[in-house]
Amino acid sequence: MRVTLADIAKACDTSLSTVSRALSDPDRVNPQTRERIQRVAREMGYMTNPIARALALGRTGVIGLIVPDIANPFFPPIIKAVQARAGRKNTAVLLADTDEHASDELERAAVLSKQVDGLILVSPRTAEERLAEFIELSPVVFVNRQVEGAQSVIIDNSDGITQAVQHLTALGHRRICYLNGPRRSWSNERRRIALQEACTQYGVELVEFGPFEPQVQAGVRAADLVQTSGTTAVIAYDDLIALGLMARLAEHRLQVGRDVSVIGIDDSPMSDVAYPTLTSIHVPGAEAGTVAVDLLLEQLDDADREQPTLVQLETRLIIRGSTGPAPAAR
Amino acid sequence: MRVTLADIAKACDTSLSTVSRALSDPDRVNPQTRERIQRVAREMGYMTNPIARALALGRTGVIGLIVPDIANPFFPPIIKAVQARAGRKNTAVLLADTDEHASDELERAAVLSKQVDGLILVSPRTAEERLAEFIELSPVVFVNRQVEGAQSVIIDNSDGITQAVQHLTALGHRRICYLNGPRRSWSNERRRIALQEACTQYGVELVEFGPFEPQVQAGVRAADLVQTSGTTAVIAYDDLIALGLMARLAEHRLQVGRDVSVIGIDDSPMSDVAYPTLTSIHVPGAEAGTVAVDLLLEQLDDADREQPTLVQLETRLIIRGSTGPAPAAR
DNA sequence: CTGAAAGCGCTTACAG
DNA sequence: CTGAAAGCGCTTACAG
Repeated sequence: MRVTLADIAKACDTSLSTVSRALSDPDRVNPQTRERIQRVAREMGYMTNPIARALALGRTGVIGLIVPDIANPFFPPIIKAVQARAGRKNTAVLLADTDEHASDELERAAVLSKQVDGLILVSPRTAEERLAEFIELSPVVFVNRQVEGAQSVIIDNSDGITQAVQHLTALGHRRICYLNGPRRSWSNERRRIALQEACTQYGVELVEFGPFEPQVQAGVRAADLVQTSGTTAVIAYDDLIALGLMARLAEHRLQVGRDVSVIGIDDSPMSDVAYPTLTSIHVPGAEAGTVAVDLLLEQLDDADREQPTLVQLETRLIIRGSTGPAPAAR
Repeated sequence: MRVTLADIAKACDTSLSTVSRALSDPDRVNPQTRERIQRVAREMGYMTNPIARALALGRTGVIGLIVPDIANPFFPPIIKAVQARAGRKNTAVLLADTDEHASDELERAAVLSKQVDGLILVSPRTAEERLAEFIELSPVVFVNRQVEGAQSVIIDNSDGITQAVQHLTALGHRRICYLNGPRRSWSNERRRIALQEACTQYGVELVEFGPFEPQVQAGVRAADLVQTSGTTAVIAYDDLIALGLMARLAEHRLQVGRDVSVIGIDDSPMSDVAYPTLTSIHVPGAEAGTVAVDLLLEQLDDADREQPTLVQLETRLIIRGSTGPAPAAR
């Protein structure tokens, strides 16, 4: 049977209260008895029951993490960072994958909220007007989406995107194409706007296609549009779409990096393995995860200071083999 | 404030016990009061407190899932399947990523075991002789590793590997190379043995290199060994190693699928996107996850019937562009 | 069918 | 510094 505080109290011939204190608030108990209790507890293999603790304390030591799709390489670094940071602070992570179903997010959050102290929502797909409902549910930090009146950690794509346009311009591209991400995606909207601004600034013509789901297959589908678009370079909503596109272009015997230039976003591990390697905008996912945990835990510790913080992280272009000089004529 | 059973009892002018039953064991309460209680509960927005429920019941409705590395594409399908299956049975999933640190597994399991009803351990790296300790800790199902006296869901690579050797033989390869996975990896051992048997059977010479970590970079490192080995085809421990290998060979201007054939294992999404596309052995990760949940939940429901089941899933070769006829001379 | 009561294992004012 | 007691929100024998 599992060892409880009562067992230890009996073994030490003292009260349950003292045992509890010796273990969780050691300063408030006489050094000698404290030592003895701690030793006995260790010997008996005692481990505190987090459920009972949570009920008494009203705090579980668990945070919930909701992501749209763990199979999308954008998310694992975030998830790992969240786990690592939370772990260091003795809190566990309950992970939920919504499979890109926007409508599931609120429901999952509602269920989770009962068993966690707070939530981290990464790239939520939920419509703008319902986002406030998460805030009612539980303390929450949004990652990769800016939410009015809430803590948000967002990734500012404008630097990376500006660098990308600059890079393409330097290579002689004058007409480029953007493959939109999911309809109503907040980050797609941000990326589009940053791109439009950069293109205006650099006098580059912009053509858009999409929306596309953040999946390789979507990129494959996009390839034909790209080929007939009269553009010489493509920026995709993310690396998956870019990789799918590249695969399809290769099938059509187009040489990426020479006939067409392709830029992805996320700088996922596959960027290095694709052939040619994929020029991509690096997005600091791990940092975002770490910051989100800190923000959430702070928020839990002092409910008063609820000033909604906005943390912005920056992006930068990583140049690889998929971009090259614009073909002279097209 | 959160609504509790007591609140509802007051509102319905009945006892807490009745409210509890109306909600969790409806048959045992008078239809009329039952309806009324359920309606009021809904109106008040009641949601049962899983923590309190867990303490009373001694069961949390949460299972723990421990994986070595969520960024490795082998795991997401398993994780998703586990979540989906568990979700359908009203149980949440607490995920832990050990970052490939074998020594962390037991500790994480010990901590988790206090807040979950059972554990699923995927591809545990823990040494054979300590595996039994998990069983002491909590009900457990092992995935991708066979453990004496425990429930295991394993993936039998021999079909896929035999098919791979058969395929290579048909293409004229007579001398092939295997890139070993991590040292002391159970599945690497199984793959090696299956491969050795198949090679013997088909009269193919086998050269081995490694161990390698299941990462792209390891494959890059392996490339030079492969090039000087005098083999015409390579089977890698997993797709990541295969992809790294291919990338490096491409840099060296070797054409994969013509100069060298490469086969991966896992059939990860990247297999389709690599150039050339990667011939790979499909491993039923999702099925394994689903079965593992079923096994665990059954085990929780009747503690008696603890006959350790072994479920074996099969693999098959998916032929793509990275394999082709052996070069005539080498 | 319903209610009062004990219990799950902990924490923490409140007295002493 | 220590102990008895109440309380966290639920479930479930046990009576009635």
